[in-house]
Amino acid sequence: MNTVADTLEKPQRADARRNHERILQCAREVFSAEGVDAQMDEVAQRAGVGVGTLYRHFPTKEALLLELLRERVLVFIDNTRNALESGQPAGEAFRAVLVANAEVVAGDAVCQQVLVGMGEQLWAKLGGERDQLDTLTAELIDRAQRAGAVRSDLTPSDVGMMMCGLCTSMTRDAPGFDWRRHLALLLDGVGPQRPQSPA
Amino acid sequence: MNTVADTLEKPQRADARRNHERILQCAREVFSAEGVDAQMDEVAQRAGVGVGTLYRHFPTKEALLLELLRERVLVFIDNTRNALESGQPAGEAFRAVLVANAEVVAGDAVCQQVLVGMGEQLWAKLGGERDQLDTLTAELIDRAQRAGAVRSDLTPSDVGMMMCGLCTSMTRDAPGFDWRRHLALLLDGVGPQRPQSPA
DNA sequence: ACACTATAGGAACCTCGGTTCCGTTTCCCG
DNA sequence: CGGGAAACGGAACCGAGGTTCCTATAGTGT
Repeated sequence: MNTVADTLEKPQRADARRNHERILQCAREVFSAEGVDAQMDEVAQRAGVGVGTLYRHFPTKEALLLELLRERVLVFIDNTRNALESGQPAGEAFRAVLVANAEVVAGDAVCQQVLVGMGEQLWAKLGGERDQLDTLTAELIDRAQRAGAVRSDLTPSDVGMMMCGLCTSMTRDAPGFDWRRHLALLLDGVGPQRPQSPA
Repeated sequence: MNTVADTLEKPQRADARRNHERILQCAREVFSAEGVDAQMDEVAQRAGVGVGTLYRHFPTKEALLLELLRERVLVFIDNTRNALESGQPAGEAFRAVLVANAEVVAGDAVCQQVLVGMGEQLWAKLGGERDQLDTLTAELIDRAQRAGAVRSDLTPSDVGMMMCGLCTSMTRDAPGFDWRRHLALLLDGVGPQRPQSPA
């Protein structure tokens, strides 16, 4: 599942490629900091480029955001794959991935907003990357469970929910809202011990 | 800390009061279902009223939303207070409140969006209700801790974070995202057992 | 019943931000 | 070096949605 760009990559003029890169990078800076509501004009300005040029490279704001989001998901995939191949104990691998991915999201307002529910249409348009991530996560959980490091009823959806929930501690800055603490609580919650729930 | 309306309540004409009620109710229906992005025109239409009238009763969209939010927070406060006075075991009271409040949020898109981070300015404008809720929650936690029903390092902020995080399972409808399951995981996580965290 | 004012109604206004359009500039190739 | 296509710049366009404003209407007190 490649990008259209990947497929029929007939690299246009030299300055075009240069601008494409530059735009992507500046867009990342702007949107990561200000979220999806940042304006196209600002991206263009930061990239030292006219809006027209911006739109020549990305037909729509959504397309630009989607591209940025896709790159992040690729990082998630990488993190997960690396952990799986690292040979470290399954429980540690599991925790390491959650922490690493959280760290990525913490620096990217777009990710946060998408995971939190607004901009869900972006997530929907991701395609294969999404499934790939799911598969790898399933493997990660499975190993951790076999090692007795996480509760046996944990599913990939559970992990997804928790990670998405974790993002709220990043988007909100109420006093005492610290996502590392939040993550710590979550990790404790998925541990192997069976709960004592009375009812 | 009363509303301006509460304070200098000089009930105007009869139809005015009627419309005020009607608008509030219809606004609740519209915004609860569609979130903060629902349009003022739609609220007016649903209430069988012109936009002008709508704006006569609420000077601004934000004011209207704030009013709706405040009412919800009052419900949270009520739930908590009732649980504290119910005489049931502290651990159960604690869980009951989280479930009850979650149930309320689950039916209100505005709450969800506010708690999740967008619309945080609304939360900030709440005033005394916020502090009141915090105080009650602290008491709730304290009792549960003394009863040995929840981990001893749990703070009101922690509960806040978790509840906010829980909202993402309501705003997102990815397959497998079920807020009741999410809440169950969280409740297990705050239990009294000390975790086995290796690192 | 009447006048007087509070209230309703809804077209029009204004701002904001994504997108388009087209004249100008820059690169590339012969 | 010159011609032509590719790329650029940014003013102008446009729809969306909150808010205003002014005329019509309908309670209310005498």
